[in-house]
Amino acid sequence: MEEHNTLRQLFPGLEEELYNEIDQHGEVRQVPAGITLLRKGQTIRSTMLILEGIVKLYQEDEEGDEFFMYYIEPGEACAVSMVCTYRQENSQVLAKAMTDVTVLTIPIQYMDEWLGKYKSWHYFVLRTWRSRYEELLNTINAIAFKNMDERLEFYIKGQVEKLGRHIKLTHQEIATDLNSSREVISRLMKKMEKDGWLIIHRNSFEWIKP
Amino acid sequence: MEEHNTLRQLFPGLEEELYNEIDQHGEVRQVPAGITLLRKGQTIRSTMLILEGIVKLYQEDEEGDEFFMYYIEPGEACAVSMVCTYRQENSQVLAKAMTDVTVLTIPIQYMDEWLGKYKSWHYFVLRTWRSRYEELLNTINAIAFKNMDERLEFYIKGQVEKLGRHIKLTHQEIATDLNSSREVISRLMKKMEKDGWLIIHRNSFEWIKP
DNA sequence: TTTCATGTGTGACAGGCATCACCTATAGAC
DNA sequence: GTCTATAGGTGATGCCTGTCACACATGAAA
Repeated sequence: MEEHNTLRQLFPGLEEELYNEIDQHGEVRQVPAGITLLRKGQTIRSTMLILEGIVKLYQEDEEGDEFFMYYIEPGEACAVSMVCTYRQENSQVLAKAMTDVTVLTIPIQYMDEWLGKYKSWHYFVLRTWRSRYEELLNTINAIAFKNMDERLEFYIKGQVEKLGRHIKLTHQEIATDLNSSREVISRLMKKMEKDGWLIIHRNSFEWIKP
Repeated sequence: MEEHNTLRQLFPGLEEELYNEIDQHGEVRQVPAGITLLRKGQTIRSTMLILEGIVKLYQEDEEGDEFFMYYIEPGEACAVSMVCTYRQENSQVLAKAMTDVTVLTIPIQYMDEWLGKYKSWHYFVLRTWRSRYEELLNTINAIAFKNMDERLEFYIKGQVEKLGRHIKLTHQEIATDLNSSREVISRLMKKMEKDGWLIIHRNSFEWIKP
C-alpha cells in the first residue's frame, strides 16, 4: 500500500503493531490550501499527523486577530491535538492549511491507550511537544526583541525554507500573519527591493538574498 | 523523613519505586532569591523539581536582554531541563530564583532510564511540557496583542497570584522583565495609582484592585 | 475596450514607547 | 543631622509603526 510506505517513512521508529493500529483507526483526509483545520475554542476530537503539505499555526486573540507562530510539516504532528486525556479539551490555537494538505486523523480516544501500550508513541508525543515548545521560544524571541524589519526578514526566510524563493503571498497576507498592517509591510518590502533582497511582483515576490 | 512526605505530596501519583529512586539519586539544593539556576547556553546536566519557592523563566536575546515568560512553582519541574536524551543539550532559556528556592536535582542520565521504566514519569514529563507550552501561548498572546498597560496589569496580577498583593519589586525590575524601560513603567504605575488600582511605596507597592 | 476588483505605492499624521535630561524623595551610613 | 546611593517623577524629543487618504497598476470579467 502506498500509505503504508509513506507512514513508515514519515514516522519512523514506531512499533509494528502501532503502525497497524494507525492504519486501522486513522483516517486520511485531504484538505485544500487555505482551509482551517482547527479553530480556536473548537473541541479536539482527533489527533492529526501531517502526511503531505504544510500547516500554519496561529495564536488568535479575542477580536479574531491572528498571529502566526510556526509551521507543521510532513512527519510532524499537531501537538495541540495530542492531548492525552479522556476529558474533552478545546483548542487554544488556530491551524490552517498553507498548501493542499493530507492529514491522518486519529480519534482522540486512542491517545490514552497508545500512550499506555506503545513506548515509541510516548516518545513521539514527547518529542512533538518539545519541538513545538522550541518553536514558540523562537516566536517569542522575535516579537519580544526584534523590530518589524527583522521580523519580516525572519518570516520570509521561514517561507523560503518551506516553499522556495518564489513566495505567493500578498502584502496583506503577510501583514495579517505578523499582526501588522499592509502599508508597513509594503514599505519595508519596497526598501528590501531597493536593497536587492527581493523582487516584487503582483501577488508574489522572489527572495534573492542569499 | 520530612523530604519523603513533601515529595509525595508535591508530586503525587508516581510509582513507589520511582519515589525511592528520586530519594536515592536526587539531591536537594537550596538556592537564595535572585540566583540564576540555569543560564542560556549552559549545558543541562540535571533535571530540576521545585520543592519550595518560585522560579521565573526568561527568554534571553543575544544582547543579554531578558524577557520574562512564566513561573515554575512547587510541584512543577523545569521542562527545559527534562531533556530525555543521551546527548548533551544547551539551555535556550534562563531560570532565576524569585524567592528562596529548594530544588531537587536529578542527574540527567536517569531521564532515559526512568522514561523507559516508569509510566508515571512519562506522564509527568508530558504534562510538564504541555503546561509550559500553554504558558508560552499566554506570553505570546500578551506581547503580540496587548499594549504595555495591559501587559503590566497582566504581569502584576501574575505576581499577586504567586506572592500576594504586596509586591517587592522596583520599577526597574519590572521594566526589565517586560523588556521595557523604567520611565514607562513608572508613568503607567502612576496612572494606575491615580485610578486607585495600587499604592506605590519605595521598593514595593500594593495591588488593591479586586 | 471598458469596467471593476484587488493589489500596491506613498504622503501625512498620530499614538506608543524608548531615551535623555534632570529633578525630587527616601533610607541608610556616617 | 548631613551625606550619599538608590528609587521614583516628569517633560522633551524622536523613532517605529498603525491608520487614513488617495493614487496608480494589473488582471479578469463584461
